[in-house]
Amino acid sequence: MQSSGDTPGKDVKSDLAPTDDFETLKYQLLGPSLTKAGQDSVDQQKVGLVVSEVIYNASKGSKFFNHEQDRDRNLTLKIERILKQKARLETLDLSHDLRRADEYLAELELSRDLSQHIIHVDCDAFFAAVEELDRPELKTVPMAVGKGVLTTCNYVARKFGIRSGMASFVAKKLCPQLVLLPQNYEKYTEKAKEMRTIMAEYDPLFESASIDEAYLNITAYCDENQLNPEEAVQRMRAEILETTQVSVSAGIAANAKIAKICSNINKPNGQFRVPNERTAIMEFMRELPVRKVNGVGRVFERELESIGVKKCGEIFPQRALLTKLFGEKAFQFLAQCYLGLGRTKIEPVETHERKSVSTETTFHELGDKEALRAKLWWAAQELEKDLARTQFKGRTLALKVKLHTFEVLTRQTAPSRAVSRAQDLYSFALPMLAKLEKDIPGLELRLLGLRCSNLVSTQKAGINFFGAITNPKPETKVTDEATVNAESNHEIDAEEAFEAAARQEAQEEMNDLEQLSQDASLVPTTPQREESVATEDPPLWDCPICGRPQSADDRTFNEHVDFCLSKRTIREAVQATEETEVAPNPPPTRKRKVPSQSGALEDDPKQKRLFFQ
DNA sequence: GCGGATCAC
DNA sequence: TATGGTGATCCGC
Repeated sequence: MQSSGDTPGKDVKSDLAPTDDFETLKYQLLGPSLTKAGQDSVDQQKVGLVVSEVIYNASKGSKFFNHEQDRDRNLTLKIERILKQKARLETLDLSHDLRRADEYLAELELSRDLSQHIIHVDCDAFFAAVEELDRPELKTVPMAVGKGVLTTCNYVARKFGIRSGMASFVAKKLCPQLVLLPQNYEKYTEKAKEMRTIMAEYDPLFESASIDEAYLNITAYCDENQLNPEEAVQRMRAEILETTQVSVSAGIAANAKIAKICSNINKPNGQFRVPNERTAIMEFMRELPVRKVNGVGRVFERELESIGVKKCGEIFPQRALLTKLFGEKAFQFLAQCYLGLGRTKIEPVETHERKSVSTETTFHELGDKEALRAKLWWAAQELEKDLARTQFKGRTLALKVKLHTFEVLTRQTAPSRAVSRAQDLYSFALPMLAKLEKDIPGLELRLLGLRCSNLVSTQKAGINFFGAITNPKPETKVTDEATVNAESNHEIDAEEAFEAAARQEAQEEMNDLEQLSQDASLVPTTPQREESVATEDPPLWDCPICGRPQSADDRTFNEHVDFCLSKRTIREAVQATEETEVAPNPPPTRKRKVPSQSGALEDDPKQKRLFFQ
């Protein structure tokens, strides 16, 4: 964290940066928070060395540590390959690559837009700050929120080297008197809502980047109120502090990328601006460590450092090599970093399109097949809830596991139809788990999760974000009738079920076509149809564990499955599942339309963070 | 299209 | 004793 007395934008390289193999591992173990924010004052750097030692010793010998060590070794090997490649490239004629790079830079320069005032607002130690409102006595003692791993800590705790993302037992070693509070997400969401109300006054189309961060375009506000951007932001921050009692920091710049960097410079309760002038921006970037840029993590930082790029200004001399060393996207990203370019388009998060829904959970190491199935069933139920909440089904289902060694594996499958219900999720996921068990003898897991992607909306008609009324489908009525029918008739009529399934396939095909014709830039999620799952399922559901039909009532069904899991009928279930033929009907290959992305001026090429409420 | 890896919060 | 959950993107194959 930067104290307000430091020189903004002129952070020197942290003394924590690695120098040899042990150092790189220690650096890795520090976690993203300590390495990203940087230890800017001399005092903090000294603390950092001690912290590094404590974390190292606390972790040494654990499976987590060994895994980190493996990763660190692999990265070191990768860097060796990068350096070898660099040496080889430098013996060649690079004039072509150089010209290409310069052409791209020139092209980017033409796109530079200095007309907008973009700000990034970031709450100071948000969760901790909200907790302190309820318990003011906590303001003066080291305190953190989260168990197992800390999500936030207050500024008192940070003096001890405690950071978000840190294991709580490590934090306790650094500071035994640390007060740990459980998360209260509803409370934070409520407070965040208060803050958004105020931000909306400054930009009604502001963009929530996460629960405690937002981007605003205040160009219009400044014009209308005859204020310069700094005054406007002062006013907004004061207003937020006044009404919510939570302080925020802000960055002001010509684009989102720089604004984001700036919001960290005078944290907490401060703001910083880079003027909308090319030379000021270039100077600011020249001395800025690449690690400060959103999208450059610990790995990329080390890779860049190995070729002599620590600051954004050092990107330029290497421009001819970057594509071949790191790929086209990385080159484009770095080119934007060098020039200080970023996106100026700020839009409500509701206009973004969700691409996946997932759930995962960590537990004590587990090798027992039955217990793993219970976890899988639990995950399936959780995902069902989340899919219902977000109103999606998935055409692709992925299983994620973390071995006891911390190694992560994923396996995915494309079910014959979009899935959303727990027993479907379970049925399609179980073969993947069974195969892993077969391929990895003595499989022991510490995490298991499920993810749906290739989403299909099940959203009902309503009013979308722009106030346009979206049409319900006439077919809705038909499916409703079928639903009623199915519910009133407990006999399974195979023919009727078949027809219903056929109708649904046809409907989905229609929806696909409709969706392709929609303007995805205006309609965030195209309503498709009423839930018609009942038409494709008989009133009795087959228990995924024992295979016997059970009441389709959700609660009764789930109770049965839980009971069944406890009855050790797993072996038969695995066999049944392995023998069960996964319906071979290929899903439609058409994809949903994705909002066009220029790619040239994305805030961050690797990701677009969304916040869904 | 799949699986691994990286990144952010 | 002990190191999270959700979502996104990129790369190599």
